[in-house]
Amino acid sequence: MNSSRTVSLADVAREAGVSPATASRALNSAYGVAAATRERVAEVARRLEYVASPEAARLATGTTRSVALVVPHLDRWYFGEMVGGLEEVLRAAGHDVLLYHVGDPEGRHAFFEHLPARRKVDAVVVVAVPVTDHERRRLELMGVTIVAAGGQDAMYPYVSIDDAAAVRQATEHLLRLGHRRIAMITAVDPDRTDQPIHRGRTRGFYEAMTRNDVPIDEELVVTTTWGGVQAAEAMEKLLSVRELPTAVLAHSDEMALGAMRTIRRAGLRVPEDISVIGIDDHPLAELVDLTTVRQPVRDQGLQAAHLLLALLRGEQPDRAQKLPTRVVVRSTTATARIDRSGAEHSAPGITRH
Amino acid sequence: MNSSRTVSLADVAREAGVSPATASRALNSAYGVAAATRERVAEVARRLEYVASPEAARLATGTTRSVALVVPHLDRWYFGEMVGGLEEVLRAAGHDVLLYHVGDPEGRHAFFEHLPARRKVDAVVVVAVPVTDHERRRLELMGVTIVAAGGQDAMYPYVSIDDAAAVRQATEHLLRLGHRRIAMITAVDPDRTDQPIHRGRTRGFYEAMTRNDVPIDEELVVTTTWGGVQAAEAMEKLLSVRELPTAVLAHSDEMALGAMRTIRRAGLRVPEDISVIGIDDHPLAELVDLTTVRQPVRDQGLQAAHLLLALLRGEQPDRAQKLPTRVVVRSTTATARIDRSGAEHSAPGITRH
DNA sequence: CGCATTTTCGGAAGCGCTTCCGAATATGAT
DNA sequence: ATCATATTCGGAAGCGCTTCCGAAAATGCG
Repeated sequence: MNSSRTVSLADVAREAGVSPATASRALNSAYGVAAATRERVAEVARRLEYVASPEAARLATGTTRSVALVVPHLDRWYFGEMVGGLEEVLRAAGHDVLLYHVGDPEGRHAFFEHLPARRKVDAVVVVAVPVTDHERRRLELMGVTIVAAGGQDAMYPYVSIDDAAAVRQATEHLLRLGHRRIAMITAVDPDRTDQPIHRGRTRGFYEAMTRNDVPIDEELVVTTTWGGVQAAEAMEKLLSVRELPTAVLAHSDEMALGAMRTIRRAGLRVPEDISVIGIDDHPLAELVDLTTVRQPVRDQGLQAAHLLLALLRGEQPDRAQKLPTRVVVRSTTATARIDRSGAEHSAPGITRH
Repeated sequence: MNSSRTVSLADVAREAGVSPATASRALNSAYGVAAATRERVAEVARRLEYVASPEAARLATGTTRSVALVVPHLDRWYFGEMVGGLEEVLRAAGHDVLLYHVGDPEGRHAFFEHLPARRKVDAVVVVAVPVTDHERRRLELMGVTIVAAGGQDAMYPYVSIDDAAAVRQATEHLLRLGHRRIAMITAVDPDRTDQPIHRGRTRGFYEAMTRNDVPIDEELVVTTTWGGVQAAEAMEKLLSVRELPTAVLAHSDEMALGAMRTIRRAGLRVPEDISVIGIDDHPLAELVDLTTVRQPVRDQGLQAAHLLLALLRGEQPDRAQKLPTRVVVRSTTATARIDRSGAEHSAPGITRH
């Protein structure tokens, strides 16, 4: 099966009656070779099923035509979707996609210290991972183009959503439904619990509330790491508050589901007793009829890849792109039951999805 | 920042006062170089932050130290989890991981015809994608080691679960609960609707049913493509049957959720009116209290990677590995309400999760 | 039709590493 | 101390491609 040696450029050249130099030009660069010759070489190459040796080409040109994707948590929908988008356009542009998983702190440390991608890629895209200053410095050692997809690193050219706006939309949806005691389950990155990773999201909540003159009960703002079960636990804390919230806003759909489980197990109903809204529009959100604010994840991947390609071409594209989000109303949110302080607006113009 | 040229082996050699040949040996092969020299070279390399040029090494050795992962649907949990497992051990073994997404039919066709990974990898692992004979032949053109992770291709060395057993477990769980009118929502690959992709799963159902002398109503076995909404539609068909099923078994958790939505929207309750069981133990299954049969996805990835490494080392490992599954009882299954024909066993020994 | 350009193409160097082979040196046995 | 053997190391040839440079051929112009 795998009998004959793989054919080399030299083979093609010989067969086509030209020099390797010409063969190379014929196959790659458009100019400097007569149309007839080019066609002949191409024909021979096709017939011989010639496939260029990428290493040789890379060695000679010094360019790898491949990019590294640095991702934590392949297992979460958000990341898979993002990677899918990136892969699509990167591959279409003829680049190879190397995957680097930096899940836990050790893996993360290993990646930034050893830089396994060094010398192997022309660019790296960090997918929603907040890099520390030190990590950033290490990354720069690679001397390649860097872009960020998702997350909120203004450090590099990036494309993401407007986190503050997303949460504002969610909050305003609840406010419109007459809710005033709104709780929020804030997510932080487990590796970087020091700072609220989605400052933007937290800010959006405060903005929407104050803008609508609704007081914020700090007791109703709880913080935990990403993940459904963590959110479920956080929700328990919220249920132990003197006066229950009438709605809760979670930083992700998974977290919203976790919260819902706790609520139901406590004998309360969603949305009759407590409304729940998530963020993401995870594919399963539709199946469980979860109200959420949709963010275009795949699009972020696509755009980030385009941004990267532009950078690689030496262009000067917009270094920051924010994609729009919008709330998708399903059935986990409803008008507030206990209107404690005269809800001005009672859910007008809200269309069901 | 990126001022000085990257250091080459020659630089290290010069600095250490040895020839490039010796430097290379010192850094790679264990033997043929005095311990003192090796240490000196290593020291210099470290000091100069030397990183070998992979292309040069590859060109010279003819080995790439990287493997291709061929996956459809990055966006589904199953695949992300699997890839995560694969990546972990492959990377730990010093291999690079190239990602090839072959989602839709075109992408798929493009991949197998152009074989973009050709000459770029030492091995490829196909992740739960059923390859046709033609595709298999194309793949072999690459002349590399191939293993399958997940799915049911006995074509290559593989690791997966015993699909028949998994469904048998699910079916038996329902039977133990006294169900007799059990429906199944079968999944097929959208690209290959011709043949039931999970023959094993379908078989497991028939086996369990006949083994327990429970008649199968063919009307209760519906087929659709993977996905929650598809399953939701399939469920509608099941609800239009003269005599409703008392339980439904879906080929994935996503599908189970889709079915549940349809059931609920029809005004029926889960599990009081209809029990639902899925397969996978998707992380969200826990959050929605879905009964399911858990399959160790990540482990399949890990094992598949180990299998591949063994093969690459020239060993002769078991060409087929089946990982165990087990049902995880939560709250979407309950004892059958309408015991139409004297259910012998009424759920003994079932412990709640 | 002759000369200046332009186009097409081959020679050759080089990308950075590995590895075969043989020379030089060290080690051990007698 | 001497010779055989083992060990350590350098020279050099490639791996398969790209690209600079110059020669040869084709084309355009007056």
